[in-house]
Amino acid sequence: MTVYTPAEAVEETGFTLDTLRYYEKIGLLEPVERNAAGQRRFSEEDLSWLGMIRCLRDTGMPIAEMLRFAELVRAGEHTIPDRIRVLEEHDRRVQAQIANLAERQRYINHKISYYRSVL
Amino acid sequence: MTVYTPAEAVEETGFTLDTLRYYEKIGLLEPVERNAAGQRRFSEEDLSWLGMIRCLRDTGMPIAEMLRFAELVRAGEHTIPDRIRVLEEHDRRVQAQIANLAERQRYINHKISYYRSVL
DNA sequence: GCTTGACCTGGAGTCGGCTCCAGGTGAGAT
DNA sequence: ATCTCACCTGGAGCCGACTCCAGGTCAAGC
Repeated sequence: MTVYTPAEAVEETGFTLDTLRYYEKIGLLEPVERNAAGQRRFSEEDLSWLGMIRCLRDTGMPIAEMLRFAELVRAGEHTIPDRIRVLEEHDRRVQAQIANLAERQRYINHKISYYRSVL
Repeated sequence: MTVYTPAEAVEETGFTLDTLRYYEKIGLLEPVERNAAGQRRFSEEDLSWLGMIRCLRDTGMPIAEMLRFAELVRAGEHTIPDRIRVLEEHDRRVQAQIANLAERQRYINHKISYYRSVL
């Protein structure tokens, strides 16, 4: 059972140490194991959960909703249907974001073309 | 030369009136024309610029950078090559955002499949 | 002619999401 | 042994982008 020092967790997840502590403080991350000196030792499981968090965060899910998802995960297997619902709903929003960005991108490209045409 | 009342501008742009005033205050919008009573009367040009702002904002450009772009526009025709550079650079970031979202979406879909498989 | 309601201003407050700080502890390299 | 450096805590501060408020003005319909 490998464990990771805070520096390693930072390296692996791409979050800053302050952010990891913040996530633990607000309960987005379960209380992380400590060594004798009280320093954090992250487990594989912590890192894999942080991978999920990164994905949700980077697709624009607000912390409040990630917290609700975290509670579902903690509540046990019987919440899996609910988790699926949350993720499906989020997936739809991500799809909408992509479509929206693509649409806006067309506008930007038209503008670029226009600018080129008046040079 | 049509003009638009604040309420109409809100309707057309989708920004709140407070946001429009805020944008004017910080100089993202040129000082808007006023009627005798000091109320704003937005021009077609204002609305079309606000369309650009909405596009840039919704694709994640920070206000500070939009301000820089606004200054280029104000500075006159000779800044068109610079404006093209700004938009091209932004276009690349939008492209990267889309790619990133699509990648994350795959992760979400894998997770959904996984959850379905354990039901 | 009175009320209603859209509008005005300057400035303070909010919100989400971190980010930084002071002051302190323990562990490992020299 | 000593020094350095990663780490700890609670709490304050910051940043971007609005959002709200108090107190006031005008125009227009009844």
